[in-house]
Amino acid sequence: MRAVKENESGREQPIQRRETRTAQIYEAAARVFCENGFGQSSMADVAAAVDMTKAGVYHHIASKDELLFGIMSYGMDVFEERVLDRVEKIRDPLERLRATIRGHLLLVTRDRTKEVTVVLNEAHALHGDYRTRIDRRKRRYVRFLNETFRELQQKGFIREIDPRVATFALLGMINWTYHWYNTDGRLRDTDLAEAYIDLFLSGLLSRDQPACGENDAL
Amino acid sequence: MRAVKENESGREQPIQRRETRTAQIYEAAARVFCENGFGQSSMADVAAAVDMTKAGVYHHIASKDELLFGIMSYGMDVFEERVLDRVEKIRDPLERLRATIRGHLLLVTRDRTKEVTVVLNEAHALHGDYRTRIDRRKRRYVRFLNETFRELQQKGFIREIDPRVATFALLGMINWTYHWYNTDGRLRDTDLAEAYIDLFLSGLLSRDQPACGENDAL
DNA sequence: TGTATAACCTACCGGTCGGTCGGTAGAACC
DNA sequence: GGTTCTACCGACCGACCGGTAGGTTATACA
Repeated sequence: MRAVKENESGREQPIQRRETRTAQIYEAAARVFCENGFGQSSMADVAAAVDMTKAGVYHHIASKDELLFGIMSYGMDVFEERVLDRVEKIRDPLERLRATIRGHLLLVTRDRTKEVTVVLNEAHALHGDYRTRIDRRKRRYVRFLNETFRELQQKGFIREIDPRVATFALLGMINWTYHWYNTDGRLRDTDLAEAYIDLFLSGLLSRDQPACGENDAL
Repeated sequence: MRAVKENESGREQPIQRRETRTAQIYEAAARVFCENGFGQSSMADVAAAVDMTKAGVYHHIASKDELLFGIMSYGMDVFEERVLDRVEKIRDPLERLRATIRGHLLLVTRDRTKEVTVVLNEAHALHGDYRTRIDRRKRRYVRFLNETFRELQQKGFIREIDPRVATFALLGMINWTYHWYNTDGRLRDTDLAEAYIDLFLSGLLSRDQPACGENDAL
């Protein structure tokens, strides 16, 4: 389905793309779907974005649905490889949470990952088996967050809060950023990441005791 | 465009709908667009949902775009009348913020407001003047939040945080709920509202001092 | 030089899209 | 009983949709 570099292990497909024409199509389609929405984009639009005809595009892909699924799969590949697989290994649950927020947010803000936005925005455009497969991978992340919050609670680091509430509040904060964050603006995404970590962990209110230790982030 | 009850004041159109056929069409269309996405829904789908023919529907509306705009306008009407107009009058900025979170969240979770979801989900499906007009109303809310955070900061209630960051973090938390919240689940939306207020204001971490005053919410 | 193959293209398919036309049934008014 | 108006329908339109058939070109290898 995509540029595969003959990897010896039985693992999933690697991230490496570009170079090949198929990769360019996926990338352009992600851009088009991201800007106009899947339903509002035609295959002719996609073809024009890679400077080909529709028939030329169909030489490389099977269907519009498969194209969308491919884009989302790639988005999930990137997320898992760059974020989830790495932070899962972190022992300290508080540091694990911080690294997760940082990694996830930077993935959403940085360019070249329109695929991640498509995953978030076009979930209901997928159907049947495709839908199930993407949903399963999303749920792995939700489970990971839930368990991290449970562990933090057991160790007394955080207050008694329904882990699901914390999970979805966090996902909302981070995933929503693609609606408003402007890469060219004054606010740097690395600063935003630290601000979100601080806000989510310590809340908005002033501390009664002013000195808190690590307020250098803001 | 919709059931207008001859209101004496020069204000915008009132919320009152239902009864009229046009209202039924808007309501059914909101349901259809919400479930399948605007681009993936045809006018025949909308007509079927209200048990009419396409031509019958077009007797009441001008175009598919106008229908979408009408739905979004209604969503904004409801939001402003039920939330924004009310909380704006609250003097105490902290209580104002709490009431805003509560009101906004309950609007998203409660049923019969598919229109609000469409406003959130299909923003990029609108174009030109329609887009501008909806965006302007959204921006009023963003400005209101920004200014509330600035006031809270001036009065020393909250820490030094970029108001924009706080605004969009909050909007993300709340607006994202339609992706996951299940009305029939165990988690009551009123409890969720209080949990979000608590989480956003006080953060996730345990307090150094256990007694905090108002932990009865959770 | 011959042949196989990947990478396209032009031209077209059946179907569906948003939207319209001319007409009709029924109630309202006179 | 004629006129007018609203609410609707069946039939249809041109444009565009996702997708394909079949031919052409460039490259790779023999």
